[in-house]
Amino acid sequence: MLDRPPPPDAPTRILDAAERIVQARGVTALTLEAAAREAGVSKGGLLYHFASKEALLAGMLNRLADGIAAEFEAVLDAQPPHPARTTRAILAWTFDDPHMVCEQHQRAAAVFLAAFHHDPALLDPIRRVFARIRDRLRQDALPPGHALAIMAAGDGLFMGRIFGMYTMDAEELAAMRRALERLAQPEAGSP
Amino acid sequence: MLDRPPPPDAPTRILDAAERIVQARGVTALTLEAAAREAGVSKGGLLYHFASKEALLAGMLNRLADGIAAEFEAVLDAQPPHPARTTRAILAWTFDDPHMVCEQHQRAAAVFLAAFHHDPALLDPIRRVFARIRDRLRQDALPPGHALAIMAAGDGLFMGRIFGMYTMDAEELAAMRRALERLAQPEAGSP
DNA sequence: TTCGCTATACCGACCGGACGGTTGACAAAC
DNA sequence: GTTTGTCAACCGTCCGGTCGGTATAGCGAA
Repeated sequence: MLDRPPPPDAPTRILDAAERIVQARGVTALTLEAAAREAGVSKGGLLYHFASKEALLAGMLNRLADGIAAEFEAVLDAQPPHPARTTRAILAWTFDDPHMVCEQHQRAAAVFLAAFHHDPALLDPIRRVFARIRDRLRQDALPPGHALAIMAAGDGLFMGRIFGMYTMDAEELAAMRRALERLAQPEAGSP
Repeated sequence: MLDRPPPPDAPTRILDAAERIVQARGVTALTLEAAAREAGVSKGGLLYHFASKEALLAGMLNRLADGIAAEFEAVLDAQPPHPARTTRAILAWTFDDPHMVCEQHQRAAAVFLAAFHHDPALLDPIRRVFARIRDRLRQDALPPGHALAIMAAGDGLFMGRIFGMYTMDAEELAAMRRALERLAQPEAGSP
């Protein structure tokens, strides 16, 4: 029998609550009081664990960065060890279903924007995660620029989705993927 | 002799001031009082022209959307009437110098985020501009998905720049451009 | 066992300041 | 004399952060 997971500790509950608020009601709705109430603690209780709003946001961002890194690692591990493995992981990460629809990513985006709104420097943990991915991307044996172009397209798609800029049907999405996959062919660069 | 342009009217001055504030000191610094002071009017004076903060933001967004549309139109007109003209305009828009470094785009990004922060629906004018560009992109005689992939990559690059996620040198940028230009070849899709 | 002492975790009233918006007045233009 | 544009004072609200206090648990000494 599976005993259900133990109830999370207070800091975790608070971070969860803060994420939920940002996702559901926007950046402006994230106040210390609201987060405390949603987490089932008092404002004083929240401030005991996170000494300021900035500390709360930093906590959210650190957890988010860890989550992104772990998620990408999982996608990468699932890729066959072909050449351009990292690049293919980016493609899978961008286009494979769970990632594109997952409500968790809406939440991530909301947290990201909330942090940027408060202080752009809070994004540093995320920056490090993506810098690391980019470094590995550069080591894929592809013509220079191809992997980066694929990553940029993935980012653009993601951002367009966050901001509600894109409305593409599945067919267009699939066509985009095929186009980018051509760039992921190791021999694609030599005319 | 060129007589200098006449001093802008109050609404224009106010919009300019609001943009300057958002760009220089972030979204949080954009208060009615600050915008009024920066524009050289009183708070009451500002509220005479923009009845609420939301109205002010809507004014900023509308102007921004018009600016973006005009800018893209200019880039498009400068393209030779080759096939895939719109797609090539996107490439030029993304990679050609003035666009990439222009301080005006930092300002645009700041306004964009400020509006999204207050109410995502304010982005509708911008959405319409990009939807129109996307429609034209679809009419470029390219294999399906290629033009969209190029646009997504441009957006990703732009967003990465806004959020400080990318640090690419000129060489990598040029390589990316070459990679994307391969996708803009009309015959590129048929193996 | 029990008495003090301390550390941990949490509470909620309160303060100071900032912000969006209102109001009433006023002066120039028409 | 009405309209247009502008002003300064003011109000109510909300929010981040402080602070004094409480409950619980652990622990060494008497």
